[in-house]
Amino acid sequence: MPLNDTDIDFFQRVYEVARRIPSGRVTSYGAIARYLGTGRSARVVGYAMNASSSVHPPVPAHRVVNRIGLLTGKHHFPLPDLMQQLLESEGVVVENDQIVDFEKLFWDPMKELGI
DNA sequence: ATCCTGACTTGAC
DNA sequence: GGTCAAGCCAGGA
Repeated sequence: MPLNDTDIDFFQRVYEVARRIPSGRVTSYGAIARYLGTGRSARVVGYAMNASSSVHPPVPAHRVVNRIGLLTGKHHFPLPDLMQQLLESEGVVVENDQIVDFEKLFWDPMKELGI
């Protein structure tokens, strides 16, 4: 079901989408931004993730990477390697901060949740 | 209000 | 194929 509510702010909508990412799958900041209709706010999605550690319920921020599957946000986790560990615990293979078979594991909100 | 920063993306070159 | 610069927008100083 689409998230068309305008009574919740942008950050909350980002978190809602991020929580729908299935275990073992990943998506990108830009994909979330486009799904929310603000295709040019990719950076803000990352900014929202930065604040996601203090929101409730929790957000699986480790399943969100940049468009080429690079773990650019790993240094913002409590431990630098936590992001990779979480992904690998879900079956995602990571090599040199790069997700292997990123295109296969990519979860597109537009496709999966509908436009 | 203005300037700066940044877990990004895209379009030139 | 790569690398670089510009655009983007929410928050903080």
